[in-house]
Amino acid sequence: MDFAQTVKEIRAKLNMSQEQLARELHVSFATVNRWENGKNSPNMLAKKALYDFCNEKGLNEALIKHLLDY
Amino acid sequence: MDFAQTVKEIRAKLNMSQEQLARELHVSFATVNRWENGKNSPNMLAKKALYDFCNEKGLNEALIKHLLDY
DNA sequence: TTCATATTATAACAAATGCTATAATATATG
DNA sequence: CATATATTATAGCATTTGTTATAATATGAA
Repeated sequence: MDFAQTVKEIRAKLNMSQEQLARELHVSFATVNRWENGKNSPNMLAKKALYDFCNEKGLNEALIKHLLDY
Repeated sequence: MDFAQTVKEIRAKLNMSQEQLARELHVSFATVNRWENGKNSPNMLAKKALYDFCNEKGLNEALIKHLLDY
């Protein structure tokens, strides 16, 4: 699964809006939106933040396993 | 104290090189170097990452109190 | 001191981010 | 259905970041 789909999945599982996820990750809404629409890929810090966030939320290990690779 | 000085202080207290700090924060060496030389200010995620990092390391509350404001 | 090594400073460029505004789409409520 | 509200998509622009390379400075060992 590509990064855009991964973010959509995470957000769907947690039933959050792009804006909510952005706030929790300490990034802007535009950033999350561009991730999901394949415009941008996360930088190093964003990868780590999303990875940690998913762990905190107890998400599927399968879903987050490759998060640090994008 | 401005952000550049704050980063230098943090690094001095922990006796780390710019490269070591960069690795721990999941940012590049260039990013930390530019912070300390006043070329850039941290983005939202970087502020949060540095703040969390300082807490983990048990640094002075006084030193990190304003980290999220830059 | 001399020399090798490590650390720091700086630059250029592409890519990602933050901000703002606007349009398109979805959702809910009357 | 109609319409207000929320969510998502997109764009432009300034700033920050990542990468790479190079120079300057500091540190330590012979």
